[in-house]
Amino acid sequence: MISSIRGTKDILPEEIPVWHFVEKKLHEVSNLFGFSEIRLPIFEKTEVFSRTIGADTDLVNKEMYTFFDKGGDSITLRPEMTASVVRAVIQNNLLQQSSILRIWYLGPLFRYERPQKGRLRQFHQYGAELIGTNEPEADAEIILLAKEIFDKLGINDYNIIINTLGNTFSRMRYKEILVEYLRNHIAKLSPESQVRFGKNPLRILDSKDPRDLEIVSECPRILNYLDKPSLEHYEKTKKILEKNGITFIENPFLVRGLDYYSHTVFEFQSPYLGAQNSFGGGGRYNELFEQFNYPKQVPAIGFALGIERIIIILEEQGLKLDNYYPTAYVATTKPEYLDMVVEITQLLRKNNISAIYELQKRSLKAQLKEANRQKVLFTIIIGDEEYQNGFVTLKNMKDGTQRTLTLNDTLTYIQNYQGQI
RNA sequence: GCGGAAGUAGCUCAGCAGGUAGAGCAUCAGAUUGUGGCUCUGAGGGUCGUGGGUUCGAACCCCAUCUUUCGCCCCA
Repeated sequence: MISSIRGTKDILPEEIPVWHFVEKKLHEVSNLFGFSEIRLPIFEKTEVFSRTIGADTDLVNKEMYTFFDKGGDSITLRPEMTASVVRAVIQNNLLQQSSILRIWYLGPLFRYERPQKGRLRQFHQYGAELIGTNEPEADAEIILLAKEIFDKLGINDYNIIINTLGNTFSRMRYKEILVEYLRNHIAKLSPESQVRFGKNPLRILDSKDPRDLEIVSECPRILNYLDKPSLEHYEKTKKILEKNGITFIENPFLVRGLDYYSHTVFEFQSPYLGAQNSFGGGGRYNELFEQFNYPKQVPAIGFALGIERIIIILEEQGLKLDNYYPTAYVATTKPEYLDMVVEITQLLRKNNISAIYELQKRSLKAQLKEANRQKVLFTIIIGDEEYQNGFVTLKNMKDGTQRTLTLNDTLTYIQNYQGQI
């Protein structure tokens, strides 16, 4: 048997209703907030990601699906979308048409990681980007958008964790102070953090290792080293969030794994997900455009949600959705009447009544069983009498009642019935 | 990439201390020859993840490998 690739998943017909449910809410809320969809290629030149996400991040170092195409170019299956969005915005001159862009996307991403529940090698993210403004209102807007999505989906049990990384200047200064502090404790840090110390010391802050936790709990806090604009930005953002009824938890140790973040960063965490407790997150990326050699500074902020993780949460919460069922099943006592069955089925469909019919020449009993399994509202039966006299037997599958009707009356009857539901 | 657990019919699982597989649900068929959902009866369906090894003999023991899962890591 040929099986699927490790870490990939077939989304089967029975799972589609919940996907459609989620996608529908994402569309609705995106529209509500005035965001427009963008659809981008699934692969990009490798440098789109290697230059932006950060050379010392795990994502770039070990998790990218990178290969050379037949022309010898290095190609990477996108491991995230923000870099692609920025690339597309620049390439298509979108900022010439309007200085503020509200963009959302939904699609598959690829990361070579060890699969686990809620962690796949091909997975899906929804994301929204608000590009062209550094106002704290934009930071709040993005979080309000996320919250609206959770409300519409019925997800209530989660935490919003926020922090600020300040602007580049503040962050650099803080990093020096942090390194100085950690240097005195380096021997007591976990081996992983000792490596991080040389590469990306900020990431030691959100380590879960107990050895690190002890040292980190005593370390200098970034809030004390922010310059005035950075601090004001953060305070203003929080104030707007509070005014709009967002409850959040400040965590000075929240550092996200992509290097392009600055100022506000945030994460959405759920108790339903185990070790992969984050189902969404984002932050400001005011310097990302410059990494693409864009001549101007373009402040921007965005976030992304893991669709599979959202679906896990919804299922843990007990969400049950009905599948799509046809309205009518056309059955016959004799295979000879199949031509009429097909005609009637088509007539129903032309009149907007979804319908299927028997394709296996089974007994009427089997056909009714099948109709029952398909959860149709009505079964239309064509037997000798019906075939000869040009009417049909219409059986209501809920109460079992039957009536003999002409085809036209059948149509109006079903349509009226549907109208009442 | 590291450590732990698991992998038996479509699904959920049982299989006692090694002797070549079972249940429930599902599927299909029948219970007065044109009628479902309840009940009853019966049937089909598994090279016990894969490949080696130990043994007279392995689903059960050993090794490898693949996949899933839990934690680390990472992140959505």
